[in-house]
Amino acid sequence: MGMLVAEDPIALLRDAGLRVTRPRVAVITALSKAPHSDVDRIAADVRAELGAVSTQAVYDVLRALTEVGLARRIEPAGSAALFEMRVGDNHHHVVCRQCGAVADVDCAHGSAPCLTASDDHGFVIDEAEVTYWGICPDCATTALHPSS
Amino acid sequence: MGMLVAEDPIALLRDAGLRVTRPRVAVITALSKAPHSDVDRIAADVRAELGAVSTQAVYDVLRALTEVGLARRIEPAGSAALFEMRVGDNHHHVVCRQCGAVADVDCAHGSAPCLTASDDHGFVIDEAEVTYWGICPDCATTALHPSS
DNA sequence: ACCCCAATCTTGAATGATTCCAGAAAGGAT
DNA sequence: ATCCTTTCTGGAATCATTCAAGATTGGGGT
Repeated sequence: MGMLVAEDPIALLRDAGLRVTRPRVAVITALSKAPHSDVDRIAADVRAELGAVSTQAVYDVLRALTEVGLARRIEPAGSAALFEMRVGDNHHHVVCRQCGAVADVDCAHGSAPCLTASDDHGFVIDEAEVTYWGICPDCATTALHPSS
Repeated sequence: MGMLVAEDPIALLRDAGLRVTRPRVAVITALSKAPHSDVDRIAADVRAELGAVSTQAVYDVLRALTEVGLARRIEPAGSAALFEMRVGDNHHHVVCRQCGAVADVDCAHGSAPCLTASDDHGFVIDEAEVTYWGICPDCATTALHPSS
């Protein structure tokens, strides 16, 4: 059966018309293993794999991946930008108010959720981004069993 | 008839248990007149009204207002924090991809739109924030009639 | 296999929004 | 009018992100 972790990063890059470089492959691999990572986390994972890589390079790679649609950038209020490889299905996210953990949520309303704004004020709308806010299981448990 | 612009800022502050200060009154007034303003815009309006007021004071006031629920802070990806006085009705926003203009959108699904996540991953969800992305009427018009 | 050039990465500094801090000023309860 | 606490001022620090200039490198062409 197909692997669950990631499609071949090299093939993804080639198909997208991007040069295949070690930093790019490593970023894709990191994002496949840990979706919703911020730049620091991705940079750390990439360096664990390759050794020294500039933070700027990680920003550049993420921008390139995002521009060709291989990655998606999300920016929940209060956190730095997060990135994921799951793309093109307009799914949404739940964010933990306490620890910032993020999980994917398929929209309950099919592929174009809530796209029907009651009054669009003349805007031509092309996307409805939904962010659910709440408390993740871990933080809920911790709240019940305080350590101190 | 009730005034459309704003409830009495002084009464709002008193009812919320906040001290009544000139910067706070001015911020509330500014937000009533121009919702979805960022800190710079609010600070400018406040200074037009009062003269010198520190930027820090504006940040402090906005934090205080937000904490007691008099104001709401939104953070569309790509822009600085925006503030509005309309609060407690879980309405949403349309954001122009080009100029950043923001307009309010009542949710089509009643008071708790999309709150039913298909799979909540064990999160206890308390809010569904919806951001519609598109092009505002002004930018659409400009695109049709380029000036150069 | 080798060249070459544009695309990419490195290093270092700049920017912008926001927060932190310590002291001065000013609400408002008594 | 007084006093204490909250709020405002001024200045610096922080964090994420971007800008810029030069060194490196992927990969198509020969």
